[in-house]
Amino acid sequence: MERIERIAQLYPTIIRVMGRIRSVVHEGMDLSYNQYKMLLTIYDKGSCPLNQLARELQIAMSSASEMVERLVTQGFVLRTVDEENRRQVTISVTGRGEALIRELQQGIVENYRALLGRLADDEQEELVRALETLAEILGKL
Amino acid sequence: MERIERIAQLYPTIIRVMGRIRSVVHEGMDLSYNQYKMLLTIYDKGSCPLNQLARELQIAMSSASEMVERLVTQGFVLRTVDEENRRQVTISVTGRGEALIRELQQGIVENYRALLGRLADDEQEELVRALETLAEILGKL
DNA sequence: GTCTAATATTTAGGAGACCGAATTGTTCGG
DNA sequence: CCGAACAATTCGGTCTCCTAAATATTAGAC
Repeated sequence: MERIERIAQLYPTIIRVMGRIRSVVHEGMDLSYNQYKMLLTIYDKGSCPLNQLARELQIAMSSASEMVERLVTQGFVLRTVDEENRRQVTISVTGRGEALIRELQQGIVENYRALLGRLADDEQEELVRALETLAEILGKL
Repeated sequence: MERIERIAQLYPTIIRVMGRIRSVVHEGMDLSYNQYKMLLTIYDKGSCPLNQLARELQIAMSSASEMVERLVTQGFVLRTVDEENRRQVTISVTGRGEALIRELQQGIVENYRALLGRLADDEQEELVRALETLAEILGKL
């Protein structure tokens, strides 16, 4: 089979498998994966206006606004009107949010450890290399 | 950084990038990716009772039923009551559905070609190898 | 043979993640 | 000061997914 066809064939399988693994890893956590990703993005930047957050996560502003709303409701994040430019809202992580991030980060790594522990040492090593290659090459697209 | 931590770090990035690429590839198609996947699954088995379809796609039967409903509405798929066991419904692809599959399969491969064409030859080769490694190793989990 | 338990599906109700369009509030340039 | 541009939100809609309840059908116990 031709290379491109082979990729087209492998691609959906891998997305499905990776998605399933991710949902196993995030199973029972207090935040959906998407909410966690958003929380982390805000945290990494210290604080962040909504429009930037939407751009970063590559979603529509209306979607970002909704998700922020869910995080606000749960008390993990705070909305503050920017006094320099009162049109703009700055989102920042609360203490509770930070605590959750620490907890989840740990839990997630542990779940990966439990899952990947089933693999032989050299398989783990191969996995890392494959993921790194993928990140590098796909990043160019 | 420890290996597992490195994987935990790479994993979400890759899922995100792969998801974005997939949505580019499926952009403007007449079927969402999930509906396409379902249609293909039915097609590959010739026809398929709903419960098997749900098991195959790893979704709840109610979800499968809904998705089938959408495909029926669009005329790509047919529901038939199994006369051997009238509780069971068999799903099969219509002529229109088959035509769509052919059209999409071609379009998808072409979109992958256009996208991956930006990569150098040896990068494409590396990509195939990485995807194959991934499929093999993650399949064990 | 009838009646209950199991099986297959659908329907109902609900949530999250997404979108585009319309709306509200704010600021800035003319 | 007023309209254009900008930032965010609200609104209405779709899709995917779930659990629980309702509906049919069948098989097995008695």
